[in-house]
Amino acid sequence: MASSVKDKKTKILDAAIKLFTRQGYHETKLDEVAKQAEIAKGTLYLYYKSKEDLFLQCLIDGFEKSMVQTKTVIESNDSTSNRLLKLLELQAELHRHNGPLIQQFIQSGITISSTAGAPKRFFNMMKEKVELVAVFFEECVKNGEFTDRFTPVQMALIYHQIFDLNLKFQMFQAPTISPERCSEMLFDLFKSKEQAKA
Amino acid sequence: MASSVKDKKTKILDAAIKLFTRQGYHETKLDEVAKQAEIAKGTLYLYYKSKEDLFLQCLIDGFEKSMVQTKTVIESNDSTSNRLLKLLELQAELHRHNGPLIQQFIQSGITISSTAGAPKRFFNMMKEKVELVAVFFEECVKNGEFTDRFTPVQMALIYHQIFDLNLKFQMFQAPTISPERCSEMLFDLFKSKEQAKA
Amino acid sequence: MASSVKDKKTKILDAAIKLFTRQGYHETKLDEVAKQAEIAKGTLYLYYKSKEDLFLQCLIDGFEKSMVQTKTVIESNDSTSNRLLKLLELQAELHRHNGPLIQQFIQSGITISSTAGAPKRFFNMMKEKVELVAVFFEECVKNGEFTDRFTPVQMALIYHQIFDLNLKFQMFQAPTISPERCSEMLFDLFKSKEQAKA
Amino acid sequence: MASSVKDKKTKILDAAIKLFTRQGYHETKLDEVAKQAEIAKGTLYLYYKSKEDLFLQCLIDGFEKSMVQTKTVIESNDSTSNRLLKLLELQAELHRHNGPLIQQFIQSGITISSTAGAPKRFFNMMKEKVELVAVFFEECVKNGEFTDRFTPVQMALIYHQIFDLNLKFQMFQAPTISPERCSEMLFDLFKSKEQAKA
DNA sequence: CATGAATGAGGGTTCATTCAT
DNA sequence: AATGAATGAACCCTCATTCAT
Repeated sequence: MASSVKDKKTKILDAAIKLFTRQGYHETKLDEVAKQAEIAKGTLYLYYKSKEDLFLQCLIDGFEKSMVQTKTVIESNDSTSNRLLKLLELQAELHRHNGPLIQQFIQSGITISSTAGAPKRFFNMMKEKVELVAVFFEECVKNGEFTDRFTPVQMALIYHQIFDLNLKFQMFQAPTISPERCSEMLFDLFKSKEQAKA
Repeated sequence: MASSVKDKKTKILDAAIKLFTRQGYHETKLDEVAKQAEIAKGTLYLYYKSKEDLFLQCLIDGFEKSMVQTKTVIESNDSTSNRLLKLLELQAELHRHNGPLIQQFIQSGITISSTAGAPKRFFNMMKEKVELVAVFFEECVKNGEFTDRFTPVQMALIYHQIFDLNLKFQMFQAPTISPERCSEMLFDLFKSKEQAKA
Repeated sequence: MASSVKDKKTKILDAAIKLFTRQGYHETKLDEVAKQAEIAKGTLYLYYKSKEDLFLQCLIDGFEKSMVQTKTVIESNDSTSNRLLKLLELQAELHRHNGPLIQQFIQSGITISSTAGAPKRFFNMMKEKVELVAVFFEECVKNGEFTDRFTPVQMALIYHQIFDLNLKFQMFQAPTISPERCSEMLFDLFKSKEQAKA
Repeated sequence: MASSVKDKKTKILDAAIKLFTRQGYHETKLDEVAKQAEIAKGTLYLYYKSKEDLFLQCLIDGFEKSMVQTKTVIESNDSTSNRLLKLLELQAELHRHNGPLIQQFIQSGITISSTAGAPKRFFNMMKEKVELVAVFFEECVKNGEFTDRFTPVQMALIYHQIFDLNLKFQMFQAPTISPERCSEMLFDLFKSKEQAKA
């Protein structure tokens, strides 16, 4: 029973993610979502209380997965460079799945109905994620591996931004940059002067 | 008469840019644009044939200005580093004015009605701009100043991306990076091994 | 088994009467009725074939009770004035329970879907009741106790109307009129000239 | 210009009154109202901001007319009996036009969406009217013409109720009671003992 | 018999576009 | 050229009804 419900919620969520991602919030009609999920339109409302709610759940879903995985990597006992590499791989994977939706969001979060607390909520999620990653960079700065020319939050944002770059490379059919290469670039950018001398 | 027409077109365009930028495409109603431009709603249709057309003109407007200025800088007789700095200042200025609109667009380009040739057209504009800047980097690579680890197109995209980064810094209240500093960072990233040794 | 069925029908009917009375036909959702009756929504359809049917049964239920009791009083061997008093008490009691539902109906009879024969059927019930009471007044007129300035049907309607009046008194926080007092008033209004002289 | 707007508002209002009266609030579709008013559905929203608003305006319209006329009669220099007769004629006329709508309302006022202040507002209108008429009866009581066995508010409600009675007489094809006759009945019911003796 | 998840027709509302003035 | 009232297609959401379990 529970699994059947979960299946249907997931089915709807998957359909919604797919369409919101491809077409954005406003261009996606609930008719389409229902058709894609192979259910009736009314059924959507058994699981999500409005279009906006559905959209938010799509984002929350991606974020929660990403938060959990990111936390796991950061808290693992591994060298800075290995953890950075793994984080980048993770983020790359995430971008492959959710990247465009998150992009959708950067404004959707701002522009969707101002009645609900939705945009704020989403921004808070983003913030939470950025702060989580910032903690990692802060440690790296503290133990002298990374420079203090950037604040940890800046570093966390640069880390996230790298993948937007890859998205654009794709759009312009330029070669994308592998996680390994990204890792290298970030190291070059972030390494402390002591490290640089070594 | 001609100037009056131009005035009115400009007035509408300015109003539209302001609102599209603040609120996004879908949240901006033509009623609002007309009111902001201090004209009647019907008048919009004397100058722009649809909402989508108006939106596109907003983008084209920004791009054309940016193309002209960018071209001027690139073709000026100045050192690579000075031209890069000027380009960055230009782009920073552009972002201050049109940044959010362009961001609007990154998806709008994807999501606005696919009936019209709009998205394609906009993508082509972006491409044109990227290629213009890529030419600059290509020269820099050819004359040995910049590395060939990146393709010119990649460089052009990184150059553009830097400002998205600053936008995000603002959102997260991290300090933004000055054009001078950006210029430095790009130099560090792009400089050839020969340069690096020097 | 039969009693269990009756119990469930009654349970549903009671729930429905309660909600239709409080909220009216359209504002009452079958979800609520099911919840109030502590059964599943689908079960409603085992006992009543549609929402409209359920509503009608609510009315019929009240009417049947009222018809039986009214008939009993009218056919009892008692003085006119006592019977009138008892009728009024009965009607007062009925109004306390079903009044609002009946009011609901005055229009519902007109406004509920015209496809079914529902309104007509309800009107016929009302008519039956009115005619039953009219018979009582007719006798009173015939034996000279009541005036013939009103037709028996008019008298029956005035008799029914008195309670609507009390409902309105309540709404406006004016004191209500007791059955005894109503009885008096009706007597004053209906008594024949012969009676008046006496 | 103003008259054209007023004409259209009136046209819509008339159509709405007609349909709300015949079919009730929920059974009346805005499609129908638009068709009846010979305008497009969207046009409704230029003049009324929602269905509920339209419905309320229908009621307010009737009430305002009725308030003005009632006030005029009450404040005229005429005998009590003449003024009562005129009030009854007025009310009869009003009922012919708005009666059923007002009936619609007695519950609609209670059951329509509880979000808006609509029902309260309507009840207040009714109250205002009842109190206006109550003032008239209060004077009659004070100068000894009418009994004090009823409160002025009760009298006002009885006065209004008389017409509901006539509506029901019509439904049951009993003869209706003329204003003159109503006036007589009310006099009989309300006259003071002193008057009764005279 | 009983359930409640699923359905989908239907209606209120919005807003880009048109057109008579 | 300019207006803004009028239009009507399109969409989100509700809820009575059905049906597989």
